[in-house]
Amino acid sequence: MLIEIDFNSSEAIYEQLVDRIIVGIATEEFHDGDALPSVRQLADMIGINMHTVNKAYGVLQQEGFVKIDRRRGAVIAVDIDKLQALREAEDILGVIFARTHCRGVTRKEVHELVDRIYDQYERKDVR
Amino acid sequence: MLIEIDFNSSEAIYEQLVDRIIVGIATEEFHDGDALPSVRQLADMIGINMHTVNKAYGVLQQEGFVKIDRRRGAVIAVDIDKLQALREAEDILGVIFARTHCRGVTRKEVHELVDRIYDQYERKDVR
DNA sequence: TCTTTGTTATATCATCACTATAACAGAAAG
DNA sequence: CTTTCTGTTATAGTGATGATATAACAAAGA
Repeated sequence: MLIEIDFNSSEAIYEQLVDRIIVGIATEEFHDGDALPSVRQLADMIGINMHTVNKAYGVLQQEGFVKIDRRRGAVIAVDIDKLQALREAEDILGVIFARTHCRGVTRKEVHELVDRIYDQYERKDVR
Repeated sequence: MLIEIDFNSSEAIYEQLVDRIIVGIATEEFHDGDALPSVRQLADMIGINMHTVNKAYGVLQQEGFVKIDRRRGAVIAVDIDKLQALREAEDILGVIFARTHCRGVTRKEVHELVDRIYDQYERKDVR
């Protein structure tokens, strides 16, 4: 479990944690049923406050990526909600692709970028 | 010039302004050389403070979407920097697509989403 | 001269991110 | 039963940020 935090980033620590763990799930570094470190453990590992980790876990629970078990702590449990995910992504991508398009990035180049990223999450030979 | 602000959003007003104007450029609502309203005008139109608009214009200048002309105010002037744009997009998209992938959204569905968004920015029949 | 432009300088207020302690109940292990 | 670990809750302080309110200035244009 390798989680690196950029303390110079303007992105909040707890958000970096959330993102990092979600990417970890996507890359199959974490699997459904796996338990994350306890809030105190992870806080000590990274060198931050317990509540910052707790907030990240709370967000992950809220967003449907983990369930909190009083005995085992935060356990990976991904809610599949394709429609919701597509709707959320659409708004954000609209703004991101407006930027790329203005800067001269073509539709084709974006498709290639999508493939490059999705290759990290699903083996090509599987489909 | 229609700019709507969601005052209930957790996204900062100046960031909403920046995003809205960039999308406006992408959809060719604004063209290179067009002048945006003065900071005071736009602030009055929206009903917000002058400095909030000023900050948005400052960010747009920093990111290379407008140039500030003391006579004409903020003028659309897009810096083309494909490589920089691709690099910036890659980081953000990595996290976004991690989310969609976890939620069961397939690579194909993402490609379709990309096409739907890019259709708003470039006419299909042009290429 | 009068108006409008961007620019700069203060000051205030609310919210947020993060930290620091502290205490509690539930569960597991000795 | 006691100890230890878990998440949970509460409270408080600090620093940064977003937004507001005034105010004043120089440059440009009518």
